[in-house]
Amino acid sequence: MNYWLVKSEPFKYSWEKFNKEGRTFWDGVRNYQARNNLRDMKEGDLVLFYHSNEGKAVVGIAKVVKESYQDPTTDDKNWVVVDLSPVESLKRPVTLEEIKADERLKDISLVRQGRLSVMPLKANEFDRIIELAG
DNA sequence: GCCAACGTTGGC
DNA sequence: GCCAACGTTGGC
Repeated sequence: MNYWLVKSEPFKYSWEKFNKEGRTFWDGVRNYQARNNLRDMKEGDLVLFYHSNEGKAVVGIAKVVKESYQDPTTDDKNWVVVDLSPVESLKRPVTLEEIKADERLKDISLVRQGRLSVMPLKANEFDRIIELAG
């Protein structure tokens, strides 16, 4: 079991919309590092859902329901998607500010490599974010 | 709206 | 294969 974090701008695809739809394929990744992370996702892995730009907080937990396959929105073989379904909302969003301020989280990719949109998390980092949500 | 970070592209 | 120019992302 691995843990991940994905970013989405609420303006484009919000946690609320994701919950209404119940399932989505995670498209739009056009960065090799992010793509490699998508490829490494396995069914059942847990994924934190982060709202970038607006909100700037981790808002919920999703899980991988289908491993990576060709991105249906392009013929370019370089790009893949995974299918995700929502698991639950966090009791309280955990903001970027809190994550940066946390001794155990200040080194995660979300902070260190701001532009990466799909990143791995260690189990203890995942747990810590859930813990911060109360 | 600005700018820093950083990935990608293309000329040499 | 290097590196400058350019584009994109995302925090502020």
